[in-house]
Amino acid sequence: MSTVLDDRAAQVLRLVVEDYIDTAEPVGSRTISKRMGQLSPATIRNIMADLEDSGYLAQPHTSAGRIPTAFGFRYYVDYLLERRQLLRSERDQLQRTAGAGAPPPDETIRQIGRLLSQLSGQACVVIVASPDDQKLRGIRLLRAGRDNVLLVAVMQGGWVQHRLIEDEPGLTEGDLEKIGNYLDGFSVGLTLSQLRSKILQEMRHEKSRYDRVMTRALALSARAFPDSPAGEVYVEGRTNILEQPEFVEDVHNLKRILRAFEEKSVVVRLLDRVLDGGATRVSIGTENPVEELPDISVVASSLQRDGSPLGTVGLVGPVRMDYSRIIPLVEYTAGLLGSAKMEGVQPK
Amino acid sequence: MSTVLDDRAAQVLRLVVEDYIDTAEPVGSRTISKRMGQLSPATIRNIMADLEDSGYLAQPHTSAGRIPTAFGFRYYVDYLLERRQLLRSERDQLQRTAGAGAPPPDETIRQIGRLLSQLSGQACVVIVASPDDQKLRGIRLLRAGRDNVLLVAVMQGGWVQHRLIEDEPGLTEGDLEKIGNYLDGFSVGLTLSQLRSKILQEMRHEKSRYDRVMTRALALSARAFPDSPAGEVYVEGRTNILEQPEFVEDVHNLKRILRAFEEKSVVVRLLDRVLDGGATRVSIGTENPVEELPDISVVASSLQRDGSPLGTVGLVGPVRMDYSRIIPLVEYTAGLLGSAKMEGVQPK
DNA sequence: GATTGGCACTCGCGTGTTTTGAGTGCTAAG
DNA sequence: CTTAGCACTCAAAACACGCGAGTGCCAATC
Repeated sequence: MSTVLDDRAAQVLRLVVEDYIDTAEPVGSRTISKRMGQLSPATIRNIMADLEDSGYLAQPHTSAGRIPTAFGFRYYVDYLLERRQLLRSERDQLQRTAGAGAPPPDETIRQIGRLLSQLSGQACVVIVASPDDQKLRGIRLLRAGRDNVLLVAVMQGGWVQHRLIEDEPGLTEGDLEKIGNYLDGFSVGLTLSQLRSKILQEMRHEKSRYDRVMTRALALSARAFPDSPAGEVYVEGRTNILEQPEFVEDVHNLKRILRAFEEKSVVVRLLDRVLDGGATRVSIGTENPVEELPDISVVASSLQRDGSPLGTVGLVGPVRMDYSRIIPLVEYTAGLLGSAKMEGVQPK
Repeated sequence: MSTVLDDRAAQVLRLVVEDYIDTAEPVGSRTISKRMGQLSPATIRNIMADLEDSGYLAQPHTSAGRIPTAFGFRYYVDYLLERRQLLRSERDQLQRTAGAGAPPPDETIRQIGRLLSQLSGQACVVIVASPDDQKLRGIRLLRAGRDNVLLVAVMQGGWVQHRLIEDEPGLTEGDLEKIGNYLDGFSVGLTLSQLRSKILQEMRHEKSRYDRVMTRALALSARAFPDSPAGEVYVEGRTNILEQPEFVEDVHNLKRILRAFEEKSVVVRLLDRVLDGGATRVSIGTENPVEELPDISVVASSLQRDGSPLGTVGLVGPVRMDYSRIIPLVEYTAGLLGSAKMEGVQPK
C-alpha cells in the first residue's frame, strides 16, 4: 500500500468522495463508471476493491456501495481537492462584516461567526481571544461613587477592560491619580496576565518599603486582577447539524454532539492548537482533538488584526463536509482580518 | 361545562396530569383506579369521559389512554398543583450563586441561568437587562492613546459601560476634563437612553451658541451613544429538551424548536411582558407569546436587585413539565434577588 | 495483461400481513 | 351510582417476502 495513488485510482477516489459529499449515500461502481466515461462498472469495482484494501474506502455492508474512510478523506483533502472559488456575494458579505465599525472587536468576530455558519451550512465555533492576552496601551483609575474605584485598561487591539473595585474608601482624587500613573508607568506593552504576575512579584519585593501610595496601588490592582477570565466562546448555527442526515438518523449520537457544544471546555479543545499558528487547519474525524466526537471534522483558523490575536474561528460539521468550499471560506476570512499567512492545510 | 370541577373529577384530573408528567404516555383508567384506591376502572372511565367532554383531557386515538389538554394543564396549575418545597441543596446552590461577588451583575445572572437549567432539567433562557436602562451614577472621559477618547459610564446597579471613540484628535487633557464634567453634570440619575435623547435635544437647542467646548462635548457624546444595544440573550441547557421524548420522537418538530432558540428575537418574545411585573408567569402551550411553538411552556420571572432590573429568567420546556417543582424554583430565584413580589401565578 | 460482459449471490429496505395487548364503551347486574 | 364482564378498536411489534442495488468472480475479449 503506497502513499501515493496512481492516476486512475485517485480519480475514482475523488469521485467517490465528491459524490458521497453531496448524497450522503454509499456510492456504487455504476455511478462512478458513468461519471468517468471510459471505464466499465466492472473495472471500477476492481479499483474500488483495491482502494478498500488500502484503507481509503469502506463498505457499510456487503451489498452496498462504498463510502470514503477518514483516511480517504485525508488523502482527498491533501492531494485531490480543488478549491472552489468563493462567490462574489460571499466575499462581499464577509468583507462588509469584517470591515464594519472597528470597536468593539469581539462583536465583529461574532458577526463573522454567524455569517460563516450561514454561508457554510455548518456549525461555526468562535473563540474570542481574551483581552487579557492583548498588550496594554494604558491604565486609568477613576473614582466611582463614594467608596468605589473603577480601573480601566485600554488594550492595543481596541479592546477595553474594566473592573469595578468596591469598598475602597479613603483615597483622594490625588491619590488615585498618583496610583494610576504609577500603574500606567510599567503596564504599557504588557499583557494583563503579565501585569498580574509583575504586580505580585513587585509586591513581595518592596513590601511596605516604599511610600504608602505605592503599596496601596499594588494592593488595589492585585484586587482588580484576581482571575484571568478566559476568552468568550460562541457557537453559531448549531442547528445546521440537524440538517445532516448522518446525524439525525441516530438520535443518540445527535444528543452527544449537541451536548458537547454546550460544554465550553469541549468547544475550546476542538479549536485547540490553532491559536498559535496562523495557518488553517483541517481535522478530519478522529484527527480532531476531541476523542468523544470521532465523526466530526473541523476546519479552523486563527484570526488576527494588526498582529494581535482576535480569536479563533472554526467550522464544525460531519466528516462528509464540503471541504472544497469550506476551506477557502475559512482561509479567506482569516486573510481578511490580516493574517494572510497560510502554509498549506496541515492535519493534526 | 362548569368552570369548577367536583372533588372527584379534580382528583382524577390531578392524577392524570401527574402521571402524564412523569411518564409522557397516555394514562389509562386502570392506573388511576389503582392510585385512587376506592374506585374501579369502570367508574374512572366514566369520569374521564366527562373530563374529555369538558375539554380537560383528550385521546390520541380511540384505544389509548388519556392525556391532559393545555386547558387541563391550566386547571391543574391554577387549582390543583401542590408546590413542592425546594431541596435544601437546591436552595443552597441558588443562594451561593446569587450571592457570589457582586460585580459584574450580568455574569451573576448567567450563572443563575445555568444553574436553573441544571436543577430543572429544562432549557433556561436568560435575558440580561440592558445596562442602557440602568440609571447613571456618573460619566468620565479619558484620553486613550493619541487620537482616541474613552467614555466610561458607571451605572447604579454596579454595571459599567464604555465606548471607545476613535479619531478624535485635538482635545487637550483639560478640554476632556471640562467636557467630562459638563456631561457628568446632567447625566446623574438618567438612563443612557434618556441621556441620549437629552443630548440630541440639547444639541438642536443651543446649536453653536455656547462656547466651543460644550458643542464639542455634545458632538462627542452623540458619537458615543449611537445605538441602543439590546440586552444580551443567553440560552442554557438547550440540550435538555433532547431529553424529552415528545420532542425527540418527531425530528421535524425538534428542528423547529432548536432553530427557534437560535433566533434572538424569538427568545425575547418568549419572555415578553414579564419584564414589567415582578410576578412569575406561567404560559402553557399555546398561551405562550410565540405562536410558532404551540407545544412549549414557559415559566418566567423578572429578576431585580435593589429595585433595578437585572434581567428576566425563564424555564422553557414541554407542556408536560413538572410545574410543581419548576414554579417554586423560578419564584425562589426571583425572590432571592430582591423582588419577592409574587402575586399568584398569572397566565398570559 | 488489462478490460469487460455475464451471472450468481448477498443483504438492506420497504411493503404487506398477522399478532398482541392495552385500553375503551357499553350493558346488565349489584 | 358503581362495577364486573365482554366485545371491540387500533397502534405498535413481529414476521414474512420480494425487490433491487450492488458486489465478487470468472471466462471471454481486445
